[in-house]
Amino acid sequence: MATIYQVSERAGVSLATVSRVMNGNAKVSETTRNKVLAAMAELNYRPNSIAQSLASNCSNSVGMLVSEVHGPFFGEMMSGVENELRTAGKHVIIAAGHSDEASEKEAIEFLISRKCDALILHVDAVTDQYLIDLNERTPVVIINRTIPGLEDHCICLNNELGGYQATKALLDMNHRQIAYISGPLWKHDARERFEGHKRALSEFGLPLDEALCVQGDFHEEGGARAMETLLASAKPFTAVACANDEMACGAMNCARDHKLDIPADVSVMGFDNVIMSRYTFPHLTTIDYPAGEMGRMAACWVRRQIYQDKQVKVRQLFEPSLVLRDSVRQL
Amino acid sequence: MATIYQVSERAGVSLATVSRVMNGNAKVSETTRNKVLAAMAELNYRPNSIAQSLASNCSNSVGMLVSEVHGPFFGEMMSGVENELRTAGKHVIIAAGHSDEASEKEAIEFLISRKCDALILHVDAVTDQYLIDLNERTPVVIINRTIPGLEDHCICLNNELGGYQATKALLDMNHRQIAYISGPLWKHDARERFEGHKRALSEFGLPLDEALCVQGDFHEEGGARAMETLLASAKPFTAVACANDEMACGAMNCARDHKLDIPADVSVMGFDNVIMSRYTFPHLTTIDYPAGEMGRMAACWVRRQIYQDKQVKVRQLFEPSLVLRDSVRQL
DNA sequence: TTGAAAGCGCTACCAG
DNA sequence: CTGGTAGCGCTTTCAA
Repeated sequence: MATIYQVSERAGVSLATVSRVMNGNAKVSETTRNKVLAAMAELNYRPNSIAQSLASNCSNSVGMLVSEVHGPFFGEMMSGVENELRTAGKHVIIAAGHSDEASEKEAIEFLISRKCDALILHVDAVTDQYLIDLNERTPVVIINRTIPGLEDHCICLNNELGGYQATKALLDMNHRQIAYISGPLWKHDARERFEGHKRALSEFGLPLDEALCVQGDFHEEGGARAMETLLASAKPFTAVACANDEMACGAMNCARDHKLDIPADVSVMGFDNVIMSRYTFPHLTTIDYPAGEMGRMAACWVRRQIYQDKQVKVRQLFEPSLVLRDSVRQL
Repeated sequence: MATIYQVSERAGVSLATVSRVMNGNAKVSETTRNKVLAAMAELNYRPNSIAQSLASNCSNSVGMLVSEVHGPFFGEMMSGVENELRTAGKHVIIAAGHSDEASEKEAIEFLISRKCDALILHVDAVTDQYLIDLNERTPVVIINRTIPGLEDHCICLNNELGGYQATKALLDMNHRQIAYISGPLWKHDARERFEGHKRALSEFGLPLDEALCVQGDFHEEGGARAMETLLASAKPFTAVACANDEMACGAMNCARDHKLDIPADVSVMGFDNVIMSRYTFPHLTTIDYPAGEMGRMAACWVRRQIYQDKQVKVRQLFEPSLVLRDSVRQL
């Protein structure tokens, strides 16, 4: 592997000059630059990015922490990040936090030890204060969470609005007895979506019926269990809004096990619009969460703020939107 | 940020000694080691991994190339890799190849420029020879493909067997008119699965009916289109085996659009057992592909061969297995 | 067991 | 516009 030194020798210039043509910032005469370029080509020279990082104190890598590496939701998000960052010549190091405070912190330390220039985080368990302190050590951009005092580092979806849209859609279709399967309420997004549900209800002058609200876990099994609870309670309902698509799938399966037809007997509303929601039967009516685009925006934020690429524009706030399919019917 | 130099000063030892206690290979007296450890703790010292990499010529990072970052299949695989490697203190850099030769090569060059110690590849488009040459530059481990001459670098599923198992299961349930929706036949795994299908057929003394075989694209839409073609051809069939779950979903949706009941009118068999297959209706009968475990094994291979961790055991060959659910019925 | 010192390959500052 | 050179923070001989 050729080094910058050999290139400089071959081109008959100094090592510094080679560095200049590589980085293209300082002025180099056309002739010199051509000599260098030729030497590089002849030697098939590739700069050593580790050495560059050490010397420049910039690793050109950004860390990304997601709850789980698998799962359609995070896949879209990582995909957006990877795409955007690689075109900028940066690389992304991924790690999983598993929605657990200790794991999340450990993963973050790991990423920091790798000298990431910035961290893109989708975290549930760590506190706001921790993130604020963390940002003093390494720049962070946070997806799906608003941190007071760090607002300009957050890429958010209006979860409350999404929750509202979901239930509003049900209400507009004349459902009045609407059950709700929430996510774990210690998670911000789960709480916000639930708030939206309540707002829609109250807008229609309906009280929140505690008996029709059950907490799930954002997973299929939890959705199924929640539906089981709902069905067992004997409280009638014509529709159930779920805080994410996975739980909606679980709920649909459970309902079917109880010989209920969807949407004839019960309408089901999801949230996230993960790819899977198009595969279910019936196709899931849900709220679109532009995860890929939000991941891309997090990457753009990094390009702009950290790598000083002022060309790229960043959008921080995203709006959810209703996706009508077949799992909800008009009453 | 404290450097090794400051630690050595504070501990009253040489810089080399600090390095020794960090790496724990050379002998250091108990007292000296404790002094150093104390100094490290007081200064909250973290080694600079970039400098370590430059000096040791080992980046402690491994590149991973998948076809798509999103998608349940690769998610499982990356998840397995990430888990295993992070516990070993290595980090994984991900990139997407999009099943396109130019993109795959570009992504590989990108990973190499990042000085990855090894590359874990799930590639479709590049040639065997390219991979053999590549391995001379950087050690590679290849998932889901057998490269002659590089067998010990391959982590494989017996795709042919899977294809056989799928069709065999259908035959065992007395299906005799079995359609087949293959993947793109330029892809190795698609071809192997198709071979398995043919073997099962011939084992039952059945000829391959070309009119019942259509090539898909491994995506939902392709599966739906293929089913459309099959239905239009007016050739009767009681079951369709699909080369992956996504196409099976597409096929099921298409069949349903044609007012066909699954499995009453037509049985559908998938392949991969991605998470989604549990969410479909009816639940998809499929062939399990242990993608997560195979990813983990690729990581183990790297730990063992590259990082010399002879503790970890590597398994290179995996067998698919039938997962019976509801989309196939006994005739 | 410990220390001194020579790099690893590159950037960036200072002169000229 | 170009060259010289001092690091970046660590690993790894070589001697002691």
